[in-house]
Amino acid sequence: MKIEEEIKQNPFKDGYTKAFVNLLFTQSYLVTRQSKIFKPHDLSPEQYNVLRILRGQFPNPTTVSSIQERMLNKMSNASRLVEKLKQKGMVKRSACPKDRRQVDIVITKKGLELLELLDAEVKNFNVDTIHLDEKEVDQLNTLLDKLRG
Amino acid sequence: MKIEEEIKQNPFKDGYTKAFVNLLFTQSYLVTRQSKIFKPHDLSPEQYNVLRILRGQFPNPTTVSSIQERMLNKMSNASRLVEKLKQKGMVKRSACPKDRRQVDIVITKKGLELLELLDAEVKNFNVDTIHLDEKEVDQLNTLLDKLRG
DNA sequence: TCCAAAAGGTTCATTTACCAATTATTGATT
DNA sequence: AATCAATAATTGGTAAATGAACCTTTTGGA
Repeated sequence: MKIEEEIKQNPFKDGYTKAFVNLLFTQSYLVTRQSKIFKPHDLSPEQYNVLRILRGQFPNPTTVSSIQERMLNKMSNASRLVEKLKQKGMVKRSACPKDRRQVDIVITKKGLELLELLDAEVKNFNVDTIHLDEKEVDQLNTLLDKLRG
Repeated sequence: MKIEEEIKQNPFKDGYTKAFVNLLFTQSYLVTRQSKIFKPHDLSPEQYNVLRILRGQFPNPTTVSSIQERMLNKMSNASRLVEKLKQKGMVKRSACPKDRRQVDIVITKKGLELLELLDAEVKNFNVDTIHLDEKEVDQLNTLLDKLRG
């Protein structure tokens, strides 16, 4: 459905403003739906994101600031998200021997198993929810990459 | 820049997952930057959004659930955002005579003036920040509308 | 007419986002 | 070697997101 109908608004003055709102709306649309996958596992979308980042580096450790770089948001949160995940036994935290300011984070077996369990579900969700064919998805990715300059 | 480089990740397994992450990343990219416009006016991006919705209906009142429908998120927040805006004198709230469960919200002169002040800034921001030409922006809008089915 | 269910809002509790300030460590400069 | 700026991470405070519980009013049957 067109974004104007979706949010019951008058036509946008210009395509740029419309694209902005459209992006916000679509992002919320997707996250809201996807988070239902994680709910039964007591995982927030952001915690899931952190776990994926850690798996990407596994078995090497990742520092908090390195997680932050790969995340979408702010530093202070990476710290707290890691803490939450540690409480759930999904990650291990240890002082970095090279630089004692840093903290090495590694995903645990439990974390890896949970991710694996979610992989198929998430993949299916994405394909089912994103009503675009392969070619259109590529177009979208190209446009988004270009958008950010 | 390509999203994989941006978040320093290995190539995505499929375009759908990539599009998902790309959308999240781009949304955060835009909101973070745009919110700097509102900061000096003590306005959050969501409060700005509510004000715009109210202006769209002005001079008619809008109910909380009607705001909610046009927003991206949840009901309980629309209620609180309206409260914040009322404290700042940007909106007026009154019992709806037709249905006393409902609450009529109207944007005030002060709110309208603030929006007007921001209009030019926001428009310029959008055009400057979204590095796409008119045609590409239209393409993006079409893809996003289709994505949501 | 009366009562149960539904609808509109608000409030609570928990989690997260964000900014600023703080602690600890490292590196560089003199 | 002593000092000082920069870096890594945590913490505190405030705003916001979210789901659930709750109150009030309305609606729609029996």
